[in-house]
Amino acid sequence: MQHVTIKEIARALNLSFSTVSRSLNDNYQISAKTKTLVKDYAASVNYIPNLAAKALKSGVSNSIAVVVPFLSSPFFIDFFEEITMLFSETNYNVILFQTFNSPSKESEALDIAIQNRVAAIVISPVHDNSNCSKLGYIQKQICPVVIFDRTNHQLEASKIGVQHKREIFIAADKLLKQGCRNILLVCCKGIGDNDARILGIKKAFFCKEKLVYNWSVLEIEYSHPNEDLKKQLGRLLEEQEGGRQYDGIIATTDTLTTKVLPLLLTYEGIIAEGVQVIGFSNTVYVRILNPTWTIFTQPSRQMAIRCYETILELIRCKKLHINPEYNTDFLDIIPYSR
Amino acid sequence: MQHVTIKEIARALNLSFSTVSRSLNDNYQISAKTKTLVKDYAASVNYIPNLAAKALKSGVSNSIAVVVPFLSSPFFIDFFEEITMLFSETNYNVILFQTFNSPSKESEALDIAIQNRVAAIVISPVHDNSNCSKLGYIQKQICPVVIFDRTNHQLEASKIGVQHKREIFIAADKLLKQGCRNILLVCCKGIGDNDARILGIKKAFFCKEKLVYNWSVLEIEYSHPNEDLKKQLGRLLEEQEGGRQYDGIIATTDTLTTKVLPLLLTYEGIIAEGVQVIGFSNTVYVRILNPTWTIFTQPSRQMAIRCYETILELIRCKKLHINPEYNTDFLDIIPYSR
DNA sequence: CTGAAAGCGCTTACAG
DNA sequence: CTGAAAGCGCTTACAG
Repeated sequence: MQHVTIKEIARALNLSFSTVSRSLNDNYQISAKTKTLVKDYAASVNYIPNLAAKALKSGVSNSIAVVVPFLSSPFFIDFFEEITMLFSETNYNVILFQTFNSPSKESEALDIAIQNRVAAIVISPVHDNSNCSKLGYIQKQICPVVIFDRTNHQLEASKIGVQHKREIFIAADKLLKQGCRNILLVCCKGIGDNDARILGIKKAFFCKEKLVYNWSVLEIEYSHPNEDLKKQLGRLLEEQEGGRQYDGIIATTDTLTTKVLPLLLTYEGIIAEGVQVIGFSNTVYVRILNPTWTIFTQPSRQMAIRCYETILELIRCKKLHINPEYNTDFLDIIPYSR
Repeated sequence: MQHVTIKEIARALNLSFSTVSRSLNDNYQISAKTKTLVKDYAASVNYIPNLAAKALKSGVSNSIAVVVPFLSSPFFIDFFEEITMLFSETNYNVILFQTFNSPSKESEALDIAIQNRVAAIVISPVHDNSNCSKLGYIQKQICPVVIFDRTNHQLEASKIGVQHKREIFIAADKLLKQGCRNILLVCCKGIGDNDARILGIKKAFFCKEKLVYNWSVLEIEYSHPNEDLKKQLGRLLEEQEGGRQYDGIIATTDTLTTKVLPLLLTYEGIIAEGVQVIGFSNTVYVRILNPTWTIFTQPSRQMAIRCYETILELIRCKKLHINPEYNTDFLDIIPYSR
């Protein structure tokens, strides 16, 4: 049970703790000879530094909190995977929190993160002002905060995301150029950001003749998508005067693309034959299984990289007591990519 | 930046640190009056305990390490979600490590876990003796270890899993009773445990006449399932004398069920019309999208519950210096369930 | 029921 | 280049 400590190493090598500690931390003041002596000996006795002591002494742990709504989406999994790998190379470790879109869960997660004296927090918030004042307090008093994905959050902070208006404009525009006349935009209900998406499709239809071109929005409840879809079919039918069918569909999230779309496409009454589909998805297999679909991919890993870089920079600023600048970075979606 | 400490609370209330500390920890020696006084004041000044100090003092942190091969499978996500929720209620927090099936990544993860003085480790190991001696050392010298899912690991420890032989027997037997004659067992290559699965299907076919009944195994490489599937088609065709086609398929993992199966079913040359499918999957939507399939679900959440209980028990034993008993618990799969 | 004191394992100014 | 000493914030025997 007993762990080897710096004290014991010092005693064995007839050095002071200070020297041992400095050697292990590669302090520039120590001679190369002493360093290797200490390091070799430490390795030979299987010395394992006590991070709790380090954290207590320095006031910050080597942990980074990553707070996401849920993990059951490849977007967040990819993001988490990537950022974990990046931080592990810098000797940080990542503590993951899921909020399940509940502000109170989010608040708890932040509390625990603080208790653990995390070095920074990366968060995709529940909604656009969830825990805004707490996050502000943390950012000012405790540790850097970076907001990703849901950049519409009201906190003034460093943010990394994509422009939903722009991405939906691109998708809708592409469908129009491919000849679609009647496009259905499938969104997830209550997740926010839909306003921006709707602006995107509006823009694509700007100046298009109303009698010929048409678009609708379908907002699906994630908790029971199947039932919700059925419930809204009637409305969708009504909206299509003269039995017109949708000849273009845009599914805005991974869940909608992989799970709701296959079902939606079975409703032949409202879906035209040869319908053209653009789905946002980070699932590799979607393309293979549905070769006719166009897949737009969220740049989850690029977002992780930018978050990582931003956090390191903010931590550096904090150490040097420099006031950081808060920027919002928008990354491009990846069209047609794997 | 300054956090409120016990010392400051003590000074403000004119008490000793000891009393404050004990009050916050609900020590039985302290009067109810003092406790509420302290707790209320602590809350009012937004006191946040420093877990690093606690961990240093006690030698153990409040973290539990969960080590899994990868997260991109609903089985592990469900498990992780459940166990995180359970532990958060006991004021533990979970640090997640992904090994990506690499023994050296696994070894690193264990090292970091130890550095963080985790209270326990829950692991689904890379293969049946990956990091066996390190895990043994940890278990003996450092903290409790529980192995889940891949219970064929050689370490003598508490294990929680399912019996692959039995689950495949049940699946194959069901298909046979439904009239299937020619069953294909689709496994994932190199993940281990396939031996047990093959014993299961063998048992189901025991005493069945060879000229009438037939089974084959298809092992798919996860890294490029599509190509691998195509490569093996020739062999599958050959194995079916006289142009016989598979009328029953068992997909043994979630990835195979949700991602490989739809592709496999498109090869009409080898798949009989009206083929009966049993897929193992923790993805809720599979059933909705493929109503004719039978879905067997791994008891991921039950496994999380058992792991949680086992860990608490092992931690309790360790505190009391009792030698724990190591048992292996096998849970039943959930047939036909959501 | 409360307090004074030691110590967990480390880092880091300060001194030489 | 190395050492002696203080202290990070907490818990817990020991004493009363």
